[in-house]
Amino acid sequence: MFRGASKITLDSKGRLAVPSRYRDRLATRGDGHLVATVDRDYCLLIYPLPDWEEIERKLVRLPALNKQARRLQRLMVGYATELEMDGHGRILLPRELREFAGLDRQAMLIGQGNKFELWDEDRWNTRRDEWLSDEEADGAGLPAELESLSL
Amino acid sequence: MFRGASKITLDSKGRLAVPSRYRDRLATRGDGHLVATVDRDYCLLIYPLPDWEEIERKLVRLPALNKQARRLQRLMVGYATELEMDGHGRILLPRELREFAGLDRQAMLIGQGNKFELWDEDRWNTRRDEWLSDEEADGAGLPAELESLSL
DNA sequence: CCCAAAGTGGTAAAAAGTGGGAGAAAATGG
DNA sequence: CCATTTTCTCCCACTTTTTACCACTTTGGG
Repeated sequence: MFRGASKITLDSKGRLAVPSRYRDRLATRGDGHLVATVDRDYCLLIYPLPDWEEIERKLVRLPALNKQARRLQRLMVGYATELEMDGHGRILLPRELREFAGLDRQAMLIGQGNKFELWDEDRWNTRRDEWLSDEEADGAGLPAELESLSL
Repeated sequence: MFRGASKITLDSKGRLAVPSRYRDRLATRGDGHLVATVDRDYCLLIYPLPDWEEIERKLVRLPALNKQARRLQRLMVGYATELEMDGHGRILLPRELREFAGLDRQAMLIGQGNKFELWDEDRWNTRRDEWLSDEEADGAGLPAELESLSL
């Protein structure tokens, strides 16, 4: 399980240093090979290669005539790029992906179980505060699983 | 059960000395391994590792297409960071979590059963007084569980 | 009043993060 | 097709942060 939020800076070449606490895991699972692709919230998703491959298999098996399915395939498979950590545990993010997610220098890397999300820092903070203020306003309309969730 | 409120000071490195009355329990339950994450009231939640893992399991099982559920996952798993007590019973809070909760020096550690809450002291005092003055105004409109609660 | 335990702050070594440069490969234009 | 320029990749060097350890101060109990 990947967890935790890290503030990250991309250098002028678009390289990102993976926090060291994740490196061992990534070196084991997929030999340091990662795949980055896009998310509908305009952030990037980063998977260890084996986990991505499984997701990709599911994606291409989706019904080809369904419009939603085709969009998902186009975007996720279309942007998926294989990346490899260099000797210092860094990965080079292609320009296309950086531009998609609005990444320039300050970013947030968010552990999300089997994957990471990578956000432009300002966008992350803005969205996060929206989510937090929203949840209060809502209250009602939650699925049963959430109503009964005890933290 | 963790109970009680403690005024705590964070040192310049962001370290927090866990009050000694909790240490034995924490050393037993999870071998001194803790997990801190965020709460929607802009404080931190601190769990013994085993208790957090149970919550995490519940979180990842929530319906992936529900917007509320995804937000909860993003925030709670996304910020969850494993921490370990040092030889003096201190834990180092990552910068990202301190910034989220507005923690600099004076903080309040609040026992809450299976977990702790950690608040910036000023924010805690403000919110506490809001709750106290609010609850008087309310009175009516309580769910059944609260109506029948005898203290 | 003294001792022990807890709290607090600091230091130095190690690790991680960051930036840049030289050579190789690729792209561009004549 | 060749020459020139640009981009990419790998590697090295420097800076900052982290971490483990130590020392002093304060508090509370006997």
